[in-house]
Amino acid sequence: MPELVKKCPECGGINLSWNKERGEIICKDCGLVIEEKMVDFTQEWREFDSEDGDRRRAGAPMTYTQYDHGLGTEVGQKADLFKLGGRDRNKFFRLRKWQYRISTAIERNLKLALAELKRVSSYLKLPKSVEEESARIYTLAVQKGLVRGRSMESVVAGALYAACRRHDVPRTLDELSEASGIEKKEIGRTYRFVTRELGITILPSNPADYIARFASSLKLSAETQSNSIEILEQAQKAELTSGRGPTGIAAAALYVSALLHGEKRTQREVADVAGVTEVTIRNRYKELLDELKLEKEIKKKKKSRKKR
DNA sequence: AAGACGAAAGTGGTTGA
DNA sequence: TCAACAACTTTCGTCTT
Repeated sequence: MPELVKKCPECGGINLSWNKERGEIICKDCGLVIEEKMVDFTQEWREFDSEDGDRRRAGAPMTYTQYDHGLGTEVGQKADLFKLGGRDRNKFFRLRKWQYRISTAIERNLKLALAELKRVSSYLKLPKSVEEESARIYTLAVQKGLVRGRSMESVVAGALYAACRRHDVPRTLDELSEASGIEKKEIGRTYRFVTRELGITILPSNPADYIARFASSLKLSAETQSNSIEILEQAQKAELTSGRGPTGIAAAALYVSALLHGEKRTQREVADVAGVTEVTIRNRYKELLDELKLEKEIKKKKKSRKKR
């Protein structure tokens, strides 16, 4: 856990858990997501003399988020230019022209696309691991010529969406759409196309992955949050989840759980953060009550409130 | 007055002939 | 390629708090 955060700014609790993969720090006391975009400070090696050999790395790490994997040399960066004058400057311009010419179309495409990718990724506060993954996916897509006939931006969005899904750090199509300015259905289309062509397998996204984020923006307690995950598990056993949109189920579980813990949120509020309508929540909610026999508990809750 | 609930019609995507 | 279909949305009226 990085040093930066030691206490929860919301409740002051020090019981924080760090999910490295998602780059999130979550307060176990109040459920607040404190930091969503963390740099991974861990080292790549553990032992200097392990059997795996020497894992110390030299130079910058390989990265897919630079169009040339961070290994190339840029000729003619602005800072360098100012140091030079006269002939040397001309020389630099010539070299730069050269460099430009030897860039293949693919490289130029990648450079643009990865800039866009970083923009969207930081807008959505996605962790580095997802950014890397999506850059990898995009690179593969370009190499396979899958961008032809599609806008670069939409493929970027599709790659990001796929990477999110693979890392269990789901963002909805709506969020991707808002961040990238690409229509939802377009992202979905390219997402499906790219994953199919590249043979990327994606597990259906798990509603539980949405809980932490939704609960956090609704300011629900940690108990409510973990209870809603239990509800979710029961729902899965009752086969209520297959074929339904995961966000709707997550939202309904959260809604029920909030009711049971006396932290009532309106259907409207829950629906908004989950990106579904109240009707969907109602439908899922009804199913949950039917299948999980929670009616009594809800009624109990109502009675106890009447007494007061 | 606001929220919860339900019915009915509409939308976009999937599937199977 | 088209039609049937399921999930979800939109809209609206009614009931509850």
